[in-house]
Amino acid sequence: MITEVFFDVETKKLFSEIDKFDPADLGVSIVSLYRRILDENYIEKEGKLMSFWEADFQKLWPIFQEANRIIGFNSINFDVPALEPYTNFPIKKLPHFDIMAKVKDVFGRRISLDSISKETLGREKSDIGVNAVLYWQTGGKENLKKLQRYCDDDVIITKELYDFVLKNGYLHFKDKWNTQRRVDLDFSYPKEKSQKQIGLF
DNA sequence: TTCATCTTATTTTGAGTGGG
DNA sequence: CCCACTCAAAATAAGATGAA
Repeated sequence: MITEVFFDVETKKLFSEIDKFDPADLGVSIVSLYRRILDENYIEKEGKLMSFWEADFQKLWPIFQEANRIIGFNSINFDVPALEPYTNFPIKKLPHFDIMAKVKDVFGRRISLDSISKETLGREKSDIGVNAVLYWQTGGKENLKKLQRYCDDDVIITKELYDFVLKNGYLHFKDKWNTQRRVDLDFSYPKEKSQKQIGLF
């Protein structure tokens, strides 16, 4: 039985509003996640999309801690450090899986979620990140609803992207010369370590 | 050896880019 | 906007060569 969590964090501030570059100083307004259970053949048996405002953040920790894989986009250098001040355990030590980092490893550059989503899934992000901050700072029921919808949407895109790569072994995006590029990736879990080769002779 | 010039390295700027 | 990182272009340096 395998548990996976896809998540996305929206912040309360922009980098321009804090002193030094540290996502931990941005504050987190909302966290959306999709948690799913896979069977031993990695088939999804059940999954659920959830959102958490700050008051409910403590409900996040067990979900994260039980996950076999925590998937995000630029999560290792953004979402995780942003969330870190709210935790009382080493969240960085959990099994994070950062799709942007994987693409960067192969292609050598950081590629936006929007670009990958457009070319791979044929689907654009529903909004842009800075608006998430604007919605939070403006406040009001409507804006908070938009904020949540945006965050949820990013989680879904992340999940669909991950599943696409799992199934097809590649993804597309447009580079800065606007030509379509393809990157081959393997998102499967590492095979059980073989002990056979150890200790011969 | 030294100067002038051409070729090849090295490095250092500069510009672009992702996340919210 | 901020930081870290990458690539390209420009600026420097380092050889290499030929001739006086």
